[in-house]
Amino acid sequence: MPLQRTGQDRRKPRARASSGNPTLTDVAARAGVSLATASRVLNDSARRVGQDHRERVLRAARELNYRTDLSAQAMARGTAPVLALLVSTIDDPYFSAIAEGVAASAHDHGVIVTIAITARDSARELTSVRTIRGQRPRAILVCGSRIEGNPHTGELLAELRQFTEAGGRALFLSQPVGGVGAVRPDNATGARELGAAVADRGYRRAAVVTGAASLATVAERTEGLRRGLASRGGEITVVASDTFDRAGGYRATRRLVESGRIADVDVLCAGNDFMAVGAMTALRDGGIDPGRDIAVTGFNDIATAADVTPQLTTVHFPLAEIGRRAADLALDATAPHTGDICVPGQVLLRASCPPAAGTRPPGGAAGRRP
Amino acid sequence: MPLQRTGQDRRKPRARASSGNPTLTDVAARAGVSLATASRVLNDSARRVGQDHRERVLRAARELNYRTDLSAQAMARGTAPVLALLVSTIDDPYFSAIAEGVAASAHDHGVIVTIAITARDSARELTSVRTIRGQRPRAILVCGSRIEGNPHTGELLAELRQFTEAGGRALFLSQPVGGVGAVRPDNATGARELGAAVADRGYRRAAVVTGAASLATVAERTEGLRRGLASRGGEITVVASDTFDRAGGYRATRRLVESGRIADVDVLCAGNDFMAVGAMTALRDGGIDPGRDIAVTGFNDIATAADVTPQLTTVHFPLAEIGRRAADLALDATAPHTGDICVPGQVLLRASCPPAAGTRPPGGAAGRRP
DNA sequence: AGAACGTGGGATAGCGCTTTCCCGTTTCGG
DNA sequence: CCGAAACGGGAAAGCGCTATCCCACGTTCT
Repeated sequence: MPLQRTGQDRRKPRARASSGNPTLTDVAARAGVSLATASRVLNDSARRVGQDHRERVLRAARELNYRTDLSAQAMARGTAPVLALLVSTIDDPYFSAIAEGVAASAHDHGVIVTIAITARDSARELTSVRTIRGQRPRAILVCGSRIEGNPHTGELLAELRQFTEAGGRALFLSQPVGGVGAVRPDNATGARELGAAVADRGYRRAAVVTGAASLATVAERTEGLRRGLASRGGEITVVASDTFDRAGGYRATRRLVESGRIADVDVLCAGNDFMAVGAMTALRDGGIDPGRDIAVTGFNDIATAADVTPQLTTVHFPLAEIGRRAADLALDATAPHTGDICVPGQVLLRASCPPAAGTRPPGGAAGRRP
Repeated sequence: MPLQRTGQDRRKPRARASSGNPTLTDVAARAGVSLATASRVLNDSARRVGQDHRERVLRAARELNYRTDLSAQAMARGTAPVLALLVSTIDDPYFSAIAEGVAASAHDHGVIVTIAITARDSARELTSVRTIRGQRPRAILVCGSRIEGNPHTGELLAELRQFTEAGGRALFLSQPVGGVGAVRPDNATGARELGAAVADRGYRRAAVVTGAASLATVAERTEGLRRGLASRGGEITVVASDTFDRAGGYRATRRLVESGRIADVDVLCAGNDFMAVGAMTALRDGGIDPGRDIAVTGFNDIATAADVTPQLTTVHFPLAEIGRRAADLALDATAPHTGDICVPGQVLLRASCPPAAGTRPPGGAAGRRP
C-alpha cells in the first residue's frame, strides 16, 4: 500500500513577489498587539481599545507609512468605498462640470471616484457598466442623454437592476428609464422659458438648429422651444444636424444660409452653446451678423457663452450642483432615490438676442462677467 | 470542572447580508466543475481546459450574469487593474483634455480610471495620493503645475517613491521632481517661440499678465516669453495676478489700464487663454480695443480661443495626446519611465495679434475653424 | 512491457482585512 | 461578598478569487 499523505501536510508558502506594501499584520506585529486590535484602532470601530494599545498601533502605522489595502477591505466588508461615474466624454464643459460636482460630493463622503468614458456609444456604455460593476461600487451614476429606440437599453437596465438588487445605487443624470431614478437639468421647462423670452423680445419665427431627434435631450429642448414660442404666437422650424456639437451647428446653419431659408426666420435657437457658436460662425461666413441681422440662442451656459461676441443668450443650469446632488443622493444612507428630480435652469438674455427691431426695449443688460 | 469546548468546534457561518452577487463558486457549481476550472476558463489562463467544460462554464456565467469581483481578483493577483489620475480640477478644458487622453489609453489597456480632484491644494494632493495608494493601482498620474517651495513636496515624493518601490508606476504630467519622470507640454520652448513670433509681427514691449511666480508653469512661460522677445530685441514687464484664471487676468489687466502703464506696452501676453479672455474684457472696459490698439496672446489653445473676437493668438498643445502618452508609458510593461518628455507646442497666430502698424504684413491667416 | 511524460482536472493555500466568538479581568449592584 | 454585567483583548473564520500542488489517466519512448 502506497504511503498516503494525510492531507494535512504543510505546503510551501506561496512565493508571491510581495507587493512590498506593509500590511496590517506588520503594523500589529510592530505594535505588539493582535490583528484584531490593530484593525479596530485604524477603523475607530465601535469596540473601544485601551489607550496604550491605541497609541502603539497608531505609531506603528505611522512609522511604517501604512496604507489600508482597499481591495482587501472591500472584500472583508463586502462593499468598496467607490462611486462610479459614466460620461459620454469628459472633454466637454457640460460633463466636466457635472463630474466636478460629483467628485466634490464623493470627496465629502470619503469615497473614491471611478470614471468611465462611453464616447456616446451605447454599446460601450453597457460594457463599462459591466466592468464597473465588478468593482462593487456603492453607486453608479450614468450621465448622457438617453437615446430613443436604443437597442442596448434593455441590457443596460437589466445590469442596473441587478446592481441595485445587490444593494448598490444607480442613478441617471439624464432622462430616467425603467424606474431607475434621475437628477437632471429641466430641459423642457428651460427651453419653454427660453422660447417665451425670445418671443417676448419680439421674435416669432425660430429655426431650431439641433442634433438627432432620437436624442432625448434634443427632443425635450425642441419641444420646449416650440411650446414657449407658441405661447406667444411664434413658431419653429427644426433643422437637424448629424452631430450635437460645434461642427454640427456650423454645417446645419451653413445649409440654412445657402438654401436661403435663413430669410424666413428672425431667430436661430441652437440645441446647445457649442452649436450656437458654430452657427454664429456660419452666419458670419454667410454675411449675416448674429445679434444684429438675426438673434441667436444656445443652451447650457458654458463658459465660452459669455466670452463670444455677441455674448450668447442661453439657459444656465447649475451642473456642478446637479452632479453633487445626484452623488449625495446616491451615497446617503436613506432609502434609494427612484424619482425624477428636474433641476430648473435660468434664462440668460444676452446681446445675441437683443430686443427685435421695432420692439420697445424692455431694458436691463444681463450676464456680463466678471 | 466546566465543560471545555475543543477549539475545533463549528462556528455558525457568518450571517453576511451577502451582497447578492453571484460568485465564481456559484458559476462553478452550476457548471458542475471545480472552482479552479471556472477561474481558468474565465481568465483564459495558460492552462488549457477541455471544450465541454469551457462551454459549460461560459454558459453558467452568462446565465447568472456573473461579474468578476475585481477586489477579490486584485487581492488574489496582488495588483488591481486601476490607473489613478490626480488633477487640480476637472472642470477646466486643460485638465479635461488630458483626462480624456488618459482615459482612452486606460480603456485600451483594459484598466479602470480613478480620478481625484486636488483643488490646487497641495495638502489635498498629498492625502489624495495616500488614499489612492490604498487601491494598489498600477500607476498614479499627477497632473498640475508643481509649486516652488511647496512644503508638501517632500512627503508627496516619499509617498510616490514608496509606491514605485512597491512596484507601481508614478508620473507627473507637469514639471518632474525628485526623479519621478514626466510627460508634459514644453512650456519653455512654446513660450519662446510665441515670444519670437510676436516680435516678428513687430511688437517689442510686452506685458506678461500671469499667475503667481511660484507656479512652475508660470515661471517657465514667463521666462520663455522673455527669451523669445529678447532674441528679437524686445522686452517684457511681468504683471503677476493672484489667480491663474479669467478673473485674475481681468483684475491684473484692469490695474494695468487704470495705472496708465498699459501705454508702455504694445502687446499683452497672458499666462493662459482664460487670463487672455479676461484681459480682453478688461481692455475693452478700459476703452482699448484688443487686436487693434494692442495685441493679445494666450496659451494652451482652449476651444474658446478660436471662438472669441478677435480670435486669440496662442500656443496649441496636444493635451489629449500627452495624457495618452503618459498613460501608455505608465501602463506598458517595459522599464519604468523616469525621464522628462517635453511635448512641443505650436504657435497659432490669429487675429488678436495682427502685424503691428508700420510692419509689412507677412500674409497668411491662421486658425479659422472649422 | 515498463518507464517517462504530457494533459486536463480538482483540492486548497493563501491574498489582507473585518468581525464574530470566546475568555480572563474588573467593576458593580444587591 | 458574590454573581452578573461590562470591558478589553485575542484567535480565527471567512470575503471571492488565483495559482500552486497533486493526481489520475492516457501517450510516447526505449
